Amino acid sequence: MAQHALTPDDKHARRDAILEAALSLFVAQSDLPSSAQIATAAGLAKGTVYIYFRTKEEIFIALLERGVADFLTKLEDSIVQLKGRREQKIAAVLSVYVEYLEQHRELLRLDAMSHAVLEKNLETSKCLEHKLTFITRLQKTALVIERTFQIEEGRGITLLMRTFAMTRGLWQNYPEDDMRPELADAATPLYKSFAKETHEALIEYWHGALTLK
Amino acid sequence: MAQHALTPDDKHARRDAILEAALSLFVAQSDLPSSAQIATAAGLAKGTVYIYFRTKEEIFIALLERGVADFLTKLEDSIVQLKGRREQKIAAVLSVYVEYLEQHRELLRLDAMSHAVLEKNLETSKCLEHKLTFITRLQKTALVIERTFQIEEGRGITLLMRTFAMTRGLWQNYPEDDMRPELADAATPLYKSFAKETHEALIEYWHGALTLK
Amino acid sequence: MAQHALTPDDKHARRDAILEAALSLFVAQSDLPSSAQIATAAGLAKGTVYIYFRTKEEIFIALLERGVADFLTKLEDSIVQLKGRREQKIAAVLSVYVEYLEQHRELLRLDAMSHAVLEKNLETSKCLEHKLTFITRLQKTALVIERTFQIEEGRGITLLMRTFAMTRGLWQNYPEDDMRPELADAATPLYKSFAKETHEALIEYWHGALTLK
Amino acid sequence: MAQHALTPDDKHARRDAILEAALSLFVAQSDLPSSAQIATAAGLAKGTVYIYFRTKEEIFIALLERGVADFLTKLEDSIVQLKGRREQKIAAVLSVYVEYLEQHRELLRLDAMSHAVLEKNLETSKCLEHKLTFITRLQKTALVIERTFQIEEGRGITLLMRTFAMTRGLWQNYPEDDMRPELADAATPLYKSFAKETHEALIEYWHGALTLK
DNA sequence: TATGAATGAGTTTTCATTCAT
DNA sequence: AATGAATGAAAACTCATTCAT
Repeated sequence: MAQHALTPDDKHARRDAILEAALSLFVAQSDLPSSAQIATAAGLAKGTVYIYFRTKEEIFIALLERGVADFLTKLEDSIVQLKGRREQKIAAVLSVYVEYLEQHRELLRLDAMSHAVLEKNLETSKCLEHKLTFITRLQKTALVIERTFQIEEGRGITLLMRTFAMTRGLWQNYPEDDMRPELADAATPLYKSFAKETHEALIEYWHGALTLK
Repeated sequence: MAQHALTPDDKHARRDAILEAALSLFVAQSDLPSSAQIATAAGLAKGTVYIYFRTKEEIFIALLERGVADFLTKLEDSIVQLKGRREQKIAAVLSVYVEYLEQHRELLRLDAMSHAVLEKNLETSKCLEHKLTFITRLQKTALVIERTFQIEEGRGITLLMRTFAMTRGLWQNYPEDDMRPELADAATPLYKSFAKETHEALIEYWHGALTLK
Repeated sequence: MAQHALTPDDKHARRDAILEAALSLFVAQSDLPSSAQIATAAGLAKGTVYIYFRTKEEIFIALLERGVADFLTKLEDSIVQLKGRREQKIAAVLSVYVEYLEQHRELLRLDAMSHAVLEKNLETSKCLEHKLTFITRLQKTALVIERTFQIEEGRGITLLMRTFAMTRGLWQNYPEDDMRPELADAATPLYKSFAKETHEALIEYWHGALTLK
Repeated sequence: MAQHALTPDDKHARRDAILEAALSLFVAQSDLPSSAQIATAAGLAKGTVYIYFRTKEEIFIALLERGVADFLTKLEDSIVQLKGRREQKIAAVLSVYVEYLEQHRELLRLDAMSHAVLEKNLETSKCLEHKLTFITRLQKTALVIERTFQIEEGRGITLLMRTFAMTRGLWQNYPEDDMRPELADAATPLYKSFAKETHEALIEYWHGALTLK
């Protein structure tokens, strides 16, 4: 029997252990791990997982939020260090953006899952909360962007949301790269690789968005 | 017992009846109808459905292909009638584009499903076939676009694919408009409506794509 | 469309074609062929098969009866040619018996099927008829045996039935020789091969049956 | 909700309860009970059954093993108490043997099922394990027999296996006594009853097997 | 007779979640 | 808090047989 987690810190650590277990399983396999798998991987009993998360979906939503937060933080960090002219800065930030996603394919998979599967089984309130959390976090990054690229107030969040939309939409042409290579190949003649395609598309989009008055 | 469909025409009609049944159920409910539901709605026995489609997934893939074909045809029809300057023509075609999707929300839901659920249960070969069919059909529209907007050869398909990507990506912020209105509202403060948001985003994207040399 | 079988001879030939098709499929695969398979293999439509046989089971019962008749005929033929002392004649007839079965493994598989599966789905009257047919045919062979081995009247049929019983019972230790070799191997240490084991066991049994007054 | 079985003893009891439920259903009806039936009869939910057995087939294999073990134990017990001359002892042990089976017809039905149905749906490894368990258990009885009847070492197991084979083979002429009396009657003129027929046949066989050097 | 479209019965197993301990 | 036993909903597909043509 795992030790009782009595202090808040202990509890937090246990929650994290569950998240880590879920993440590594998710990365390793093509479908959502079962709650039993997660429990085992976290060294806990099934029931214990449900003390820390109300549903399996919440685990993955939490994972997604953690992932997004990390992503945006890294993005902000890189943005504030940008040098050069606007075009160069844009190309640079989009490179960082795409590279991060390339390194963290699970993030886009999680995002896709979150729309397709998770939200279906998630109570509406939790769903709203998640969306709100997301938007709120995004605002911060939007601010950084607005400042860096001298975009008018309120446009940053739109730009970001649409950037994500494009990314997500393109991703769905490549979702199974790892899992079913044959399918990935089917797309190749047209769109090279996810990273390259996305970078190009976003360059176009940002160009348009920042040019159009 | 339903009448035997002996001639090829009869068979085609029966196949269509199944598709219609599946579609109307899909429109009416938030998840994929069961094969039993489809059969009943089509006035057939369960087994009969499997004479016309090998798996349930194939039904929905067929529905998606039919929907996309219709969409692209309408789009082409409207494009060839465009008048005016390039900017005006772009705005006009995107209006048609967005309006069609607004009227056929099931199309985007089907598309989302096709990535999330259908492909998972579809044999790889059928999946490839579907992707190929899609690309091939798209090429035709791409050609029309290239001609109308005087875009260099080969760029039309890319433009279209990215346009779809953006649309799909934005859609996933609104997927349940009909089903869970509360969730739709959560987004409202930021992005008005799917139609408006998509139109704007695509105007930006096309502007960028066609401006950037 | 296959030619209409109008004359009794034609009909008989068609019936035979179905049996042949069923047999060769049965030999080639580990489970009972489906009626669709049989129809196709016989070059007929599904419905046509049901003109000649009321159920799929009847096909295999007919096959079994045909097989048994052939088997017993061959056996009788060999018996009447036996020479030598009783022990030698017994050993010889049992050799023929076992060798035939070794060459026609489908016969024992059919027999096993007939008990396990066929009779379950066969109407009682057909079942009785089959049993009666079997017994009747057996009587004839029994007579030959009684004469050849100078066994008292009425004992031949019992001897035969018990001989079959032993064979059938031993067979069930080897039913999948062809299909699942691993399982066959499991038995090897104890009972060599079906043929050898059966021959030995039957020598013992006949010895006992003919010795005991 | 059924009480949680926490201790190993409780768990064992629950497993047994499932076996008992399965057995009484099997005795009462002509085909294998569904897993739902078993669960209900055991006062459990469907899912619970699958905690104790991985597949439905395993339940019946377990039942068969339990039945065989009990059978052989009883048989050994009676053997060691035999008195008298060899012939008398043989007749006596075969009487016990046949009577037991007469009282436990489900055992032969289970055996028949195990060949016909269970093994088909059982993974090969489980199948092998079952065969091994059976042989191993049999060896013990074989030893007792070898000692009692002064049979040379190694012959006991063969004798037993052939005895079973004969029994099984004869049984298949009577499998449905309880279920379809008409069919049982068909055989009557020839072989009296299963018990009588089997006893006689085995007397003959044992006589032969023990006489023949 | 021949066809082949139409029928519909039939069932195991998984797994998220709960709850007794 | 931790455990893990108990729960029970949920659904695609096959295939023997029938019947309209």
